[in-house]
Amino acid sequence: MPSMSAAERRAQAKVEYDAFLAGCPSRQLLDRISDKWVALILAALGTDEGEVSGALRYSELSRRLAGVSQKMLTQTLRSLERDGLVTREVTPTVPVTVTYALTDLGLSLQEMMRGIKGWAEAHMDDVLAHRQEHDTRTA
Amino acid sequence: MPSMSAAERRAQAKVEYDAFLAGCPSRQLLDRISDKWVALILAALGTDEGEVSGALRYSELSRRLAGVSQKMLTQTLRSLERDGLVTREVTPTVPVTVTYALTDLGLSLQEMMRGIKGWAEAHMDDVLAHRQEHDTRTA
DNA sequence: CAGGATCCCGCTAGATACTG
DNA sequence: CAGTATCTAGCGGGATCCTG
Repeated sequence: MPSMSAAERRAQAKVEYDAFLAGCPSRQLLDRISDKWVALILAALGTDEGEVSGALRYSELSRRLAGVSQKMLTQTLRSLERDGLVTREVTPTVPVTVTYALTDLGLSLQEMMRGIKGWAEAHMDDVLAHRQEHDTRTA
Repeated sequence: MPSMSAAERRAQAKVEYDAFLAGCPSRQLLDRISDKWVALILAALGTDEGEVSGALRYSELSRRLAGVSQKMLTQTLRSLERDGLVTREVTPTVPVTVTYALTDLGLSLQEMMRGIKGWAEAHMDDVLAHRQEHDTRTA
């Protein structure tokens, strides 16, 4: 369908999309992926040490993302699937088996999401220290 | 593949925090920074091409982040300041001048946030295409 | 100019119950 | 197992008005 190369599309996209603009579609996309569950799901999927495929079953995902409700997990997964970031594969065993995996697109975002998650964990102490200092100073 | 990535080394160094756990402080921190306004504010602050200091005034920020309400902008800035990601400097001119700038901590996060924002803009077309294909297939 | 304070609506997350 | 359906409470977030 597109008679344009990927590079050309990217070049066009650079001028067409700007998340600083309220009406821009990329603003909505940014809003979608700026979600803790998105970050955690993407971080959980994909290959960890030792694993070959990063595919996970629904129950396994809900176990890893401690505290997520079924609703939010399903909802987030559906939206990620719709946006082409994850694939949903149903194996008609009984009971049914559903596995989720990252697409190439999802994989490209996963790296950043793991970076964010890693940042939060790595700088937690700094942030905690800043908060205490800030709170006592303004107390 | 390198024997150990930077993320893996960080994870090893800080085993105490794990955002996958519901009660972990880093989960709350992840939730905080997983916010579209945080992403946009951090992306807006910091040096652009040509600029020396990335400091911005309140009004300039609200102009760049089209569609943000005063409440959310102030609220987000306060929380970022409390967490030590931005500094708030009041110059007692009349009328008063308030400028916001990134701390070193904020700067380290900014790079990732710009990455996320850039990703959203760069892959908008892919996502849009996936959505259409998905919607027509499930129609 | 850079907010603080207040009111209030919407929607979304969470809990619960049910199903193929 | 992997969801769907429904209901509700809570709060995120916008609109508005006010101030140093």
